[in-house]
Amino acid sequence: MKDFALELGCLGFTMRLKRLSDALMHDGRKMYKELGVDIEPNWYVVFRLLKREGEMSVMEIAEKIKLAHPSVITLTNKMMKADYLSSAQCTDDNRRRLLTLTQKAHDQLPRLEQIWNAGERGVIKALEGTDFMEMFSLIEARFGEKGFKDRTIDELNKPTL
Amino acid sequence: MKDFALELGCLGFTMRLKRLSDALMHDGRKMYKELGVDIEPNWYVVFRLLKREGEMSVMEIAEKIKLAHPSVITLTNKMMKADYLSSAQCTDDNRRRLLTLTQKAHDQLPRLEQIWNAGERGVIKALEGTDFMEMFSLIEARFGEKGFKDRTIDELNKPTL
DNA sequence: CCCTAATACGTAGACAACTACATATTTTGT
DNA sequence: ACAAAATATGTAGTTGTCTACGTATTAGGG
Repeated sequence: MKDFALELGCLGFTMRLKRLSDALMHDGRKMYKELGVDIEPNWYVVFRLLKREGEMSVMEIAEKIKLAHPSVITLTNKMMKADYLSSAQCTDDNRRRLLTLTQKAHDQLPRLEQIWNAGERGVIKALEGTDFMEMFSLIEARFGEKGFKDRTIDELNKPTL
Repeated sequence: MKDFALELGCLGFTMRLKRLSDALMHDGRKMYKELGVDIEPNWYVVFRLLKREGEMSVMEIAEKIKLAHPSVITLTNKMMKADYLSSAQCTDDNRRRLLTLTQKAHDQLPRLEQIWNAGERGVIKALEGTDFMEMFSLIEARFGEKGFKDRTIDELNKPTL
């Protein structure tokens, strides 16, 4: 069955992006299950960030990984429940909550790093021979400057020549 | 604030894909609202498909646009509720349900096509000077052949030289 | 010094995709 | 012709993201 999104030209773009990112995430989840590691896709971002930074507040993490803060709360609550993160109220500013990796997290990091490095190599091979990442950065930047909505509305308002 | 996903190399790939596709979808929803059109992102795929094909069953649509069938059911139920789709049991095969565009859908199509064409031009401009779509097709195909999970596990099992 | 504005976090609700399971109908292989 | 397999649809429950709103705390300006 031929993929209709391909026939839609650039308008199929959004749908295809979503399909690929969903597929990768589902496959990532399956991978961790198959490897017997009880972590979820995307946790690695927080692992790596906190490994480097030591401790960070919810908002700091949200800004750094560019997710809305409720998403970070959901994510980190799960990691806390799985005993990979611990949280402590900041003494200087009682609004903030500082998150750090637990001992369990540090213990598992070598194994996790091994998996992530393999994942990295796998993705590199999948992208081999292309400058996809550079190009993707460019596209991200362009949509960052002016979003899909504004681009479309601008086109709609152009006088038909 | 610098984007940490950028520092993650190819492993940030999944997260960045999801972020961009989510952003596009949210912006698309906002766009339709701003234009006063009561449709949702992704409906256009079904509109265009049924405009061409006339009538299709749930599974046919699912295969054609490569979504799981429950997703198609959810999507088309909403379109039916908004009176853009009508459904009729297939007389030859009582399991199947055939979906067609309603009169309302046909009436609104000219306006919608206008918007989608503007969207298409907007995306084309965002991708200008790149061969992003071609490259994206290649990456889709590669992950279609062998997914993230298998790629990673293969890398893990390679003997360290 | 206090009131207002800004900031940090949290909760609630919406949404789109998925898998897994259930049900109904048709097809197929003796 | 009937039982078993395949197919079409539907339902339930999970996930990860978002916006919008609420609450608590801190910072700043007269």
